[in-house]
Amino acid sequence: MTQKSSPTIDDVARLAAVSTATVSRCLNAPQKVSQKTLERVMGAVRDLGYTPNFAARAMAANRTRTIGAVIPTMENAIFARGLQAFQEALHLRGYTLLVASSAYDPTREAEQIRTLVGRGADGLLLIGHDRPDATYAYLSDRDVPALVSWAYDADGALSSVGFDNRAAMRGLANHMLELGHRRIAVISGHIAGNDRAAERVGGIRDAMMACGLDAGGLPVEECDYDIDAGAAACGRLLDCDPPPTLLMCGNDVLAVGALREAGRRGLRVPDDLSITGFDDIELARIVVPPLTTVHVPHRQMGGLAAETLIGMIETGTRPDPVKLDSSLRLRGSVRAVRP
Amino acid sequence: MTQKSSPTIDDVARLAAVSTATVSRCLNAPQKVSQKTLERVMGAVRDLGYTPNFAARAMAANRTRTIGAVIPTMENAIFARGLQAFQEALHLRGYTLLVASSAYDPTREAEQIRTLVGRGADGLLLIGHDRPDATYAYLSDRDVPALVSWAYDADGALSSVGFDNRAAMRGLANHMLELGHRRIAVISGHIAGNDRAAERVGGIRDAMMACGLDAGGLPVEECDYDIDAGAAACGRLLDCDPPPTLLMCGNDVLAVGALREAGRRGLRVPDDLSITGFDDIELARIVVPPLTTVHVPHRQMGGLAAETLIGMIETGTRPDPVKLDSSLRLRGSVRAVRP
DNA sequence: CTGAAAGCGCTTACAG
DNA sequence: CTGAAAGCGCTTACAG
Repeated sequence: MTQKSSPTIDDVARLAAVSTATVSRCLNAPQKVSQKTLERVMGAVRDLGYTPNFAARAMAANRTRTIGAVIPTMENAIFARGLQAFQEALHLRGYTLLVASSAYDPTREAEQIRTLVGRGADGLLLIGHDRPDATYAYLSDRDVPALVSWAYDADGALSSVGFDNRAAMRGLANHMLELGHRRIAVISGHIAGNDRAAERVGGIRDAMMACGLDAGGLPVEECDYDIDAGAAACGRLLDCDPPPTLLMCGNDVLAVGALREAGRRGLRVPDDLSITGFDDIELARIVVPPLTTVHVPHRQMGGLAAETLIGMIETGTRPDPVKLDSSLRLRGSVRAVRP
Repeated sequence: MTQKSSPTIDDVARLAAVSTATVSRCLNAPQKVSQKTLERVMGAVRDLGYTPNFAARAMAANRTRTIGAVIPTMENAIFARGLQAFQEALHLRGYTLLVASSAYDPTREAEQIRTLVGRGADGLLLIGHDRPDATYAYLSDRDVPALVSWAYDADGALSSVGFDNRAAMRGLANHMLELGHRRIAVISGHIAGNDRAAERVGGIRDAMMACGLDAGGLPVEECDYDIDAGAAACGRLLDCDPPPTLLMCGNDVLAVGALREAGRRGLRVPDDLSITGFDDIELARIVVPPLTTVHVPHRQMGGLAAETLIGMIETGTRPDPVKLDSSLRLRGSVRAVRP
């Protein structure tokens, strides 16, 4: 087997009768080259089917035009959707996406960050602000441009393109309080290491306190982000005496689980129990009754995060954080009660 | 600003008082080095916080331990789920995932393949077998290990780890015929460039023909893979006279769209209309009534594809294609009819 | 506008 | 088991 090796810049230079420096310029800074030379070189490139060797280029130029993203999991539709938009925007700018997942585990996130930086990522997209100091230290040590998304914090260690989870959930909770709900319980994803989850619960407490209610007594069940776990958590909360009239869930997936458990117990939603979600994934409009939830512009967020991160990489500056708007979607899973 | 550059292999060699060759061996083939030297070198690595430069390593070794995947879109839950499993399996073996998306467009797929190969991907995961000859020519030209998933074809140009879309849908169609359905219509994703979609429709025709029915007259509506498009296609098919008693959909997302449109028209499923899906995504069990569908082991497929592709890369061999099993999930969206 | 040459940071036969 | 040295294929000041 003859190992047919790809043509190199030397082959192109020879065929076009120029130096490799000129070939390199034709590819990277064509305006620095005369029209005539450019045509000759590009012809040689075409004839040979030349593609620059990525690793050599990366080593010489010290950049890869590759960006890494460490997300909790692609199996959650919100991350899949945002990541898809992120990748598309990256591609338009000539960047490629390297993907790793943390499974919501800070240790794994740190490990994956190292892997991606080791793989030469020019920049990193991370989810949320809550991670060990050591991870931040590593990032600043290595001087890797990194941007946080899915959360917004004007004072974060890293800049962010996201939305205010706390304010969003507070808005939803305010509305629920206005509808008369007082016996409220919460199903949340695990809060440790997850500022989005923590902020959402915090938003509910804010709203209760502003209303003069005792937020300290708010029942909160933490669980994994899947339908079965949401259903189980719902069961535990419904077993309380007296049971809640409203279940606020940390995301739509949990809310769907709650919906299922309520149905299994013969409770009618919203007549016997109101349920809210968060994210406004497709599922939210499909279930019966459709979920009242918070709409988050995931695709817009992914696209904007890409633009912002590329800006950081190419200009070396730290951008202002960007706060995107979320909005309420009021649907059939909620009704007013007389306290 | 002093550019604090990372430590290099030379720094490690100097600190440990060995050659760079020995440092390299400690990292890549520790069994070739004496215990004593190994300890000294690893100590130096630790003290300096040394990480090998990826690009240099890739150039010298001519491999990146990076694998590329070109999928239609991460927004479809089946790809997100399979890709997540693929990435996890890759990570366990020390490989990193590069992701690109084609949006079901063969031209875009070819472009993305070039990008990933240009980025130094050691191997490629592709979806389905249906793509232009030029793309296959490029792959064999470049001698890039590539594996097809989500489809199975013993005679494909590339080996595959997948399932038999045609047989799976034939099995479901057979069951529907046994239940007495004769007025059948199909909602499919676009068939051009998508062998999975084509095979699924083919499987329905197979079953009809084996039953002595006229498969040529089977109404098939092609549309995008989203709920709204599925609903619209459903509407067109229901306007036929006589309307179908059974709508077989190319995947669960389309089936959910059909379910919604049927509901909008006041039709009861399954009493007035039976509907089937394909994939068995979470959604299939959540909707009311839950969907009869074909269960596909997406996570298993992703994991096995990773193992297989790594095997191809590391041994240089072409593996036998692997056919995974799919199975029927009979749920409430279907009922028997008397023809 | 163009070229000669150094340098990027590793790996790997080859010798010993 | 270890080292000297070539080589991987580019980019980029520096000169002209």
